[in-house]
Amino acid sequence: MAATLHDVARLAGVSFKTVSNVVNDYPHVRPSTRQRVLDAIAQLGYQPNLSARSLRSGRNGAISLAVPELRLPYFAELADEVIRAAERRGLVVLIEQTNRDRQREVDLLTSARLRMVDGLLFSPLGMTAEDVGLLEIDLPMVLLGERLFHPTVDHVMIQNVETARAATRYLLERGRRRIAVVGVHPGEVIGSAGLRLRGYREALEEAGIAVDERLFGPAELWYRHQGAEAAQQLMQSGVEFDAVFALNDTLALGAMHALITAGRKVPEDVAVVGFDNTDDGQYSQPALTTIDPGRREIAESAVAALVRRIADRDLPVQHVPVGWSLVERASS
Amino acid sequence: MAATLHDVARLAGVSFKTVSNVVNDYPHVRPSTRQRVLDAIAQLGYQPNLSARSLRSGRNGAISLAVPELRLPYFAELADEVIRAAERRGLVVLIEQTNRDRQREVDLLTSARLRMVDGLLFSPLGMTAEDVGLLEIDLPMVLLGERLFHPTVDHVMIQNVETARAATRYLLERGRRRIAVVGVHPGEVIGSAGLRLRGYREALEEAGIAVDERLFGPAELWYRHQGAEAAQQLMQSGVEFDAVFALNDTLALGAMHALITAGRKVPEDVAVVGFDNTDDGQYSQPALTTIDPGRREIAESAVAALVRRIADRDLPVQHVPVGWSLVERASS
DNA sequence: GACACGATTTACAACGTTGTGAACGGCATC
DNA sequence: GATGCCGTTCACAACGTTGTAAATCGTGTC
Repeated sequence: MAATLHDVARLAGVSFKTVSNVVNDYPHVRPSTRQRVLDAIAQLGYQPNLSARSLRSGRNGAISLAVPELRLPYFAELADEVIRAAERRGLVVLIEQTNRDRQREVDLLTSARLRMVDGLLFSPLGMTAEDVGLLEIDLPMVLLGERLFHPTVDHVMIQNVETARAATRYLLERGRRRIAVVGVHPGEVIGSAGLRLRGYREALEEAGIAVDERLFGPAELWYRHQGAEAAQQLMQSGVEFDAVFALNDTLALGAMHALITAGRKVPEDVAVVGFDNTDDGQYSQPALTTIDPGRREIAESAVAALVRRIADRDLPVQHVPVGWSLVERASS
Repeated sequence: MAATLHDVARLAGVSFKTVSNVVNDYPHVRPSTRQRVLDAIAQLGYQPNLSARSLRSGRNGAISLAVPELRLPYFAELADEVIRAAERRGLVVLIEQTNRDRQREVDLLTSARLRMVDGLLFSPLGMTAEDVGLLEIDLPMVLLGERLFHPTVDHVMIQNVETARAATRYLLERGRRRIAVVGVHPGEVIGSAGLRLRGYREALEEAGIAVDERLFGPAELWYRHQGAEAAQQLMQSGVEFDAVFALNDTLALGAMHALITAGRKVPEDVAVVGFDNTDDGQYSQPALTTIDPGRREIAESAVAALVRRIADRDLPVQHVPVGWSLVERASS
């Protein structure tokens, strides 16, 4: 069906290897020969067979991005940026969804599908500290987030603790004293939830305010729905609060919706701060104050780190920190 | 590095072809031999080389999904569903972003990267009627949306006209008479914008109401920001309106934000209806009435149609309609 | 015990590419 | 005119798999 090097060679009257040399910009090709080959390529619409090239070269020109779910705006925007960063380097991105499921994450790491790509960007959510050993796979990999630590695996680190501390401190500085937290995962310590909660605790301690666990709104999943539910339960519980720190924007928007529906004024009665700076917080009603974790930089750094790792497997471990900022809007 | 059929064969004491037969569940393998081979596979952690398999078989086990931008919630959720539908069929999804750019869409169709996949799901936005001929590519392809018609290309069709007519009729039935439209692309006829606007016109005509073009809020891009701007301009223009039909949810949320910020009550003063039923409309303040175009069904049908086309290139053209519904919420 | 006939296993040739090294050609040098 | 050199071209052998067809094995039949 499709033309091969041999077809082009026949048409141009050269050996197929010369065509290969032209395609790969091998220097020692006579200009006239090169032109004849290029003409033949154009005439036949030749395009190299990537499977054959991969087989021969061991490179695929593709990387995988494994995220919990694309429908969560944070990951959609992250994927968007990763695809752009990869494209700048001539790489194509294949997306895997793990649905926050530990088993799916574990299976992914040994999946035969990974043999289709040169490297993996992995944003784990479900794996636990005990699974850390499973991260020692043969494929170049860069972890995204602060979820799992492994001494020998590359990592682009979101500053979960530091940023959460800043968000909490910001609310304290504006006079809020009863700050509820939405999205808590009880007992969890090393995940985004655990780390952000730690930042919250640290800020309160700094300010000499005792942590009141009645202000914790647990939410296993971080969708709008769970945010709304958590806020409702906080209100029903009768505990007083003048601010909500939601552990991501999606939760924040759900919580804000529930608060306003229940007649609380945002930010007058309750200030709301989110985390992620996704697009949807910018035009919510009111617009959402949030932490910008530097998503574009995360994507760019992660792809860059992965490309380095693919090029040199013996590189020292890369732990890349990422800049962040607090985005102040109307909800606080 | 990685084990091959030959390595396994050596360990199991059989020819490499027998190993291949075991891997491919070829029936005539003695149970004892099979077991010996399976043990060797397990011991070496053998996984087939997918490039070699592709080269030999001509199949890649991957499809591409080309969308304008993943950061638009509609496409993120679509991609999510497509990945799930593909996974059910053992296919992996590679995502291309065209950024709504005509040139990028055109380039994509002849891109060498497409040789990495068995088929393409393509949601074109920038291509014009003149580019339609470019859709005749050698690769199995299914178009998503109602944007481009081509007599010989498979198509999963969103019912743009019909649904927009229903949305408008719904507003008319609730007594609204001055319905603004946000997201209009002036002069455009065959795109989502043009078709949805046509549905709007038809509903007004049915009701015997003249179309007032002062109620059109143009917006080339369909982000929240443009929705907000369009609403602001409508308000500044002084034209009266008691409803907004936004051509997608993202625009609707932006418009709603602008309306509320300007002191208009939604839905009392202005009813707002969107299009797409993305997750973010569900917990906006107020929650957004919208058209559900059947995204999950679109994804499922599209992948199914693509798989059929890959299996049989001589199949008659597939034009698959998709069911839809109107989701009533607090904004109207 | 030879023969036939499945069941099982194997050898070999692709698939289309790139890397290696050898062959070829022309030109300058002596 | 032979020698050497460099620029150019080519032959061949991988890469790891699957399809085809042939070889081998085992069992039942006469």
